[in-house]
Amino acid sequence: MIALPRPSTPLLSRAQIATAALALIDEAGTFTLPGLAKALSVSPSSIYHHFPGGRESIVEAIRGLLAAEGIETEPGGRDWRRFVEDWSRAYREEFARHPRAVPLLTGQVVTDPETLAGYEAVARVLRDAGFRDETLLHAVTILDSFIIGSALDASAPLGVWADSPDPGSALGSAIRAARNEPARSSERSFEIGLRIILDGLGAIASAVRQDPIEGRPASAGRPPPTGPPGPAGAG
Amino acid sequence: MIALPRPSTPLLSRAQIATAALALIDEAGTFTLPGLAKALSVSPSSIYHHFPGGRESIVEAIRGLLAAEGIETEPGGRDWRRFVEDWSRAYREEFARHPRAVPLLTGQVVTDPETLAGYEAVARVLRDAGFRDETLLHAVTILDSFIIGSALDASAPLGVWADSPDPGSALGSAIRAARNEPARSSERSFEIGLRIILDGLGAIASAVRQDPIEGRPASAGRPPPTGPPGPAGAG
DNA sequence: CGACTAATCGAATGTCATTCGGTTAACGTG
DNA sequence: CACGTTAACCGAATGACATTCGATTAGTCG
Repeated sequence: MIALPRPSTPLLSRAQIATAALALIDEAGTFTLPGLAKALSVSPSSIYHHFPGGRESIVEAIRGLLAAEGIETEPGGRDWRRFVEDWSRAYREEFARHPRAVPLLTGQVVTDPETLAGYEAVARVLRDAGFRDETLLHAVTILDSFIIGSALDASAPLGVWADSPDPGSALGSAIRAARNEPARSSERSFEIGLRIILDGLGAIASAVRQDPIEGRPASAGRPPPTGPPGPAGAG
Repeated sequence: MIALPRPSTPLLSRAQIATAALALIDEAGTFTLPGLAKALSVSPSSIYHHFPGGRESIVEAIRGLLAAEGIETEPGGRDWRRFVEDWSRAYREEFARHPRAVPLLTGQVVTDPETLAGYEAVARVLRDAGFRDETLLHAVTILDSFIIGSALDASAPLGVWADSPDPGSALGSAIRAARNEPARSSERSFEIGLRIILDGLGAIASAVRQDPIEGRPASAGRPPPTGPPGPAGAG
């Protein structure tokens, strides 16, 4: 009967809600509004006052939390490669710290400003390194794809398959060999892949600087017979 | 109306259901059991007879459909690089053909046998090329991460951000430059990234062949006790 | 012909995201 | 300081969804 609306001091804030949501996901693995409300000792409808955008906007707030936690947006004195390397590692690291949040975060479009600022910072640094237009977009996309994909891998590694009954399986035995520490293995895969990609981008950057008109990927073999993509972009 | 259970000829089959589900996702962008049942002119509960595993197992069946559509598992005469390249391209291509299915597919663990057979084929080919144990797992993981990440990018490109009001944005202008054909741009990013990764793996493969003891990925390595020093025949 | 299984249905259950109207406290304005 | 406005909460209601269950009837096998 006795309603107690509008308490003297607010029970909720956006930050509290987002933090509780992330904790809930980390611990319980699920994210439901009723569950979150319960964790906050509050009614589900109250949450909508702070997040009119509903569930999706809470997920974006979580993304913001992760971005604030560790993603850098200032190059400092670092050269492009070093900055991109650090950003990539930190970005993936945030995901790896909260594996159960990853499917949630990869399932919706990024609108969080802090996260976007990270992308923008990378783009600026790459532009200063000579990347332009399409090539710049490709570089960012390749990095983004690899980071997100690695995050997904860390959240649900291929290793789930390790219990495969087939003993002669090439992949199965490789997985078994690294079964002890799947997180370590995922991280190591990421590091190796990141180095490969940065090396590759470095080669493109050199080519770009030599030939500022286009900057083609420095590799010879152009036409793959099967199903290659269209002709190279701008000329 | 009178009930009409157990029709002379079955109204449903697993294949029909999976196909209808994929079509529904492609067209409507959503996947609900009631919606699927409606599309099949059937009751939601009927679907459970064919998919006792429920919704998740239907998604796995969709994955199987995509795998059957285009993912190869036979090396034929191709060398490792060519086979891995073809497989990667086909895999990503299947995702790109069904962008709205991507979040569904990346949101749950892969159990579809056909898809797993593809991974196994890649692992076998890489093993024949000299990759072993951890290094083999890293190679597969890097490829998988990049492919899945690229698929996600194609399904929800960075370009969503193109409407950013900030005209000085480095990323924004890069995106605007490729705005006409986001799918093309995603594909091209993938092709460039794939080449970079294959080049990088190729370098590792060479190192592995020179030093069959470990085959260090051009970084500070440590000796893995597992696995006999295979002579690494392929070439 | 009879038991068993296959394939469908309708109805019910429990969960979820979201909305709405109500209630009261803080806050600003005269 | 009275009073209208807004802020912050609540309970209840709505509508969608995944899943389960029992009932119904048609094939199948002995």
